[in-house]
Amino acid sequence: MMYEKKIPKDLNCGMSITLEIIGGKWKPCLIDSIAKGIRRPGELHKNHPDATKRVLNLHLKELGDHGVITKIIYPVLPSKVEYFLTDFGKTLLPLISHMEQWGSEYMPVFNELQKKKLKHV
Amino acid sequence: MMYEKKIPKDLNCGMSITLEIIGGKWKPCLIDSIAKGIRRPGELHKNHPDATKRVLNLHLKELGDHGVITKIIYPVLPSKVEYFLTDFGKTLLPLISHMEQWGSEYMPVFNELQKKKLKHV
DNA sequence: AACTGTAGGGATAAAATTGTCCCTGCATGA
DNA sequence: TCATGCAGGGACAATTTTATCCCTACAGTT
Repeated sequence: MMYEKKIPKDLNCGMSITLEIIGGKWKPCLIDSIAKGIRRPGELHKNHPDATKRVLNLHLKELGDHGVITKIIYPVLPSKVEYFLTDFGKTLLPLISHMEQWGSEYMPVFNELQKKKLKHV
Repeated sequence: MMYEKKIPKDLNCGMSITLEIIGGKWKPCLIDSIAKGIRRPGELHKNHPDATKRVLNLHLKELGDHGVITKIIYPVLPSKVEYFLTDFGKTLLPLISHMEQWGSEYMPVFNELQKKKLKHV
């Protein structure tokens, strides 16, 4: 992150590693988009207009630090940048699609449940 | 959560639903433990001593609200409580084990990478 | 000269999450 | 009576994450 963490993370179980890497709000979306060939920062932002460029940059930085993506800066002006999944990053794709799929499948159940809760409040 | 959220969540993609349900720091551990038959609050706390009872309760509450677990309060004294996975909750198990597995597999890669980063800092 | 597109980031604020400390209530056993 | 085990939660603080606002730099175009 931007500053030094004060609470050490216990990265001794697999789950904590996984969530450390893809737990951010936009990270799975970014990985997915990059996998689909959307590589440039501007394009990524257009694809996720609810996220600010600021946050996307932070997340892209972390994905880079974690070895999930590579950043290529072309020495041209105006500047051009592209992100690519590393081989390591590609191993995440089945997992991400599993998570996406589970969520989609149970979205109706979940939303129905939330409606019921609201009635009781 | 404890108070009303101010930023509405866009739960329109599967991933956001999934992370909403299992994204909390201790939720996957709790689900895993409960699946393994560790059902009582005290036991769960002993299994995850780094989490406070307070936080575990909060997460258990949310898992209940999301329909992942059921809470059974036995009318005895001293009080006895047990949590069970719902059928819905059980559908999470393959996903959780997938996440756990991915993380375990790449833990060495990840930790190696973090060490390298530290040298450069 | 002013404006556009492209990429990036500082400063700060808001929101969300997690942690700390301490209290309740009840029954049992010492 | 006092301490212990069990379940739970209020009040508050610290930490982490995300959002808002505004700035830089550069080249080409109008």
